[in-house]
Amino acid sequence: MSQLVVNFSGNERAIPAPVTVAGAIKEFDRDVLKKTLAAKVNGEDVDLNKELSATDQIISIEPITADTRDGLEVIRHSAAHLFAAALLDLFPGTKLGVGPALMDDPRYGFYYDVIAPRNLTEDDLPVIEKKMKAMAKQNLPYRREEIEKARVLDIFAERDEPLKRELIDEKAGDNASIYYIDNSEFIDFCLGPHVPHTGKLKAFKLLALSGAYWKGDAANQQMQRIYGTAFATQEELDAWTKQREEAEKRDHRKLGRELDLFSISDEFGQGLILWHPKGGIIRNEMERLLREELENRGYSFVYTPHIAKRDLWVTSGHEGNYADSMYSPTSIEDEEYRLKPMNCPFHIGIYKSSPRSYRDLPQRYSEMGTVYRAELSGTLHGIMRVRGFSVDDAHLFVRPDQVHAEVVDCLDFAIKVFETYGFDNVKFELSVRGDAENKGYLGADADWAQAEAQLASALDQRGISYDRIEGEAAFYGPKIDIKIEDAIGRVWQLGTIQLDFNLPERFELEYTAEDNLKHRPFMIHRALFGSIERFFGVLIEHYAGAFPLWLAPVQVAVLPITDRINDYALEIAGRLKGAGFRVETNTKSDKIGAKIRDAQMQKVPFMLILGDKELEEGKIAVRERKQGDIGQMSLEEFLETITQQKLARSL
RNA sequence: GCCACCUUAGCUCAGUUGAUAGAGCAACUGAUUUGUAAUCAGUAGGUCGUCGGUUUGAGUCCGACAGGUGGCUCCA
Repeated sequence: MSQLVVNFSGNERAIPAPVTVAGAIKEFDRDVLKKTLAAKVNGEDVDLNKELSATDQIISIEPITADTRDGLEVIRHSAAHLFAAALLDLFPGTKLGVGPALMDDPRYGFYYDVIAPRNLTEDDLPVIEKKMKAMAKQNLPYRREEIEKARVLDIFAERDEPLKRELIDEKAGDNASIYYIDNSEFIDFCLGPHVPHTGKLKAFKLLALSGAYWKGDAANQQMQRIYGTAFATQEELDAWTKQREEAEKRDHRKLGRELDLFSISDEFGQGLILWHPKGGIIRNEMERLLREELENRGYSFVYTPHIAKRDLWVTSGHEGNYADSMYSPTSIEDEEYRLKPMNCPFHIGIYKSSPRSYRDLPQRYSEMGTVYRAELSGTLHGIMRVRGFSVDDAHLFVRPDQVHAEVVDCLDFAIKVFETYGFDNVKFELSVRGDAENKGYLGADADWAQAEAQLASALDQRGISYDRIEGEAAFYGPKIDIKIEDAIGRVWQLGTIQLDFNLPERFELEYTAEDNLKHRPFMIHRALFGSIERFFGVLIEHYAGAFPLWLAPVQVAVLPITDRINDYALEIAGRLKGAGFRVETNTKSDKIGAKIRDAQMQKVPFMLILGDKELEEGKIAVRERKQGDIGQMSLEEFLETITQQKLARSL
């Protein structure tokens, strides 16, 4: 009898062959087999029902279990197939595109791009989901076959699946791996692995319907994409659903309205923000923090217009490369002007306004510069993606030998500011020029090498671990992107520190060096928030609207229990205002519970509850927004606490 | 811009098979003077997104457009 030797988690055993992977695992550990979905055999991902034939070599088998990331990926991928199978059953003639598992998108777990005989609507999703559940119950096996490419192409030609054929043609080798599910019309071109049968899929849900271009190219036809998610257990799916509801509660558009922070109205234009007084207070505090840091770090403050002559944008290259995102030109006295989509050319104008010596560098110009971009309507999203926004912009004009120190300072700046907001997890990505690729990179090789080395060494010096991404640099220079993780684990791309070999060249920037010759300065674009509107949106969601004291539009709510106390309340409020705090006094004739509820819903950090007792004793009763009642104290004591919190910008 | 869905009072939403608009909260007025998340009563508030069509009759059916939402492409 032939046999093979299997190494399973360090144990070796001879097993009669042929045997399936599942059969082999069973010889070692029946319990592990129960939660195993697929396996790695000699490092290769395979299905459990793959047959192993006799061999002299030792075969290593590692299980892929449901409780691992690899296992989840198998579940999600299999769920996408189950979806396709259900869809084919309900809508015969549906053409399939691609249907991958999504592992890094917190919103979804998989999708499938399809073209159904009629456009699917949201009402179809529950019907399809029901069919999926019915199929899951039947424990239908997923079967894999490797077939010669030409035959596979014939199969999909017969089934009239032109998109799949295109994929197979492009991706398959001599043989193509296909999957089918028993008792279903479904056949797919796919490497796997999958769960052994549909019964292993216990917790899945269809979520959303959208359009998606074939191969992600807007020039191609648009298909329908159905999003869903799947987990190993119902408990995990429930937890995910709960997390999703939590994110919805934090939606900046909802909170922006409830807390009266900003509004967007079609009357003024899509994607244009009206900052209300309370939003304005927060913005002002955000800018105050920035201003302090900019001053400390030797930046100067500049102000530039919102519009400039068209010729300027020709010189800068925006007319050539960016015109689609710019508002159309407007004319006065036969001269054309365009709204600015970026601030850089203006700062360059300031640099060029007089001759520069090497002693003058670095020049650091900062500006909260408002720019306008003609974004497609479908891309707009609340305050996060708009058509007019302000960039916390700065441009540094530096000598080559200064790049390193300037970048270190930029990194330091970013970390300090984001820490103040309570973002402890700041991620950095260094994007460099990929080798061998020709993306039309500008600038000399030596400059690139030097610039990339300086960015890397700046990151190293500041002790920052970062991801290095080859080939992601802009055509005009390498960059460091800054990303932060918010309170519920979502990652936001914000600022960037970007070297630019293009604009100094285009505008012929120079400075006179010690050798009395003209040299070209390096230019660094630097923004921490990217857009203050967007960052404000991130903050709203990060804090769930409960801004720390230093940012809160109303810092203290003074709540008298009866009308008798109103005068005392106004006196206390007056003293707080005198000390520089933002205070609202509620003298309505509501009960104290209602006043507290009001203040609580407005997420005011501190409430002062004032009744006869407080009036008599000349004290205040303090309620903190999260802790609740924290007892009586003197106004002086309270002032000391909040003054300290405010100055420290405590969270 | 493209695909799907949505649009009724400031906000959140009802409005059955077509018969001249309804609630809660908010606002305002009055009563109440209250001890840690909603006191009671009253008043006011809407060309049902816009335009057109079907119909004796449209918030309701059909069409176009606008805006919004979720995505795609793009992106701060």
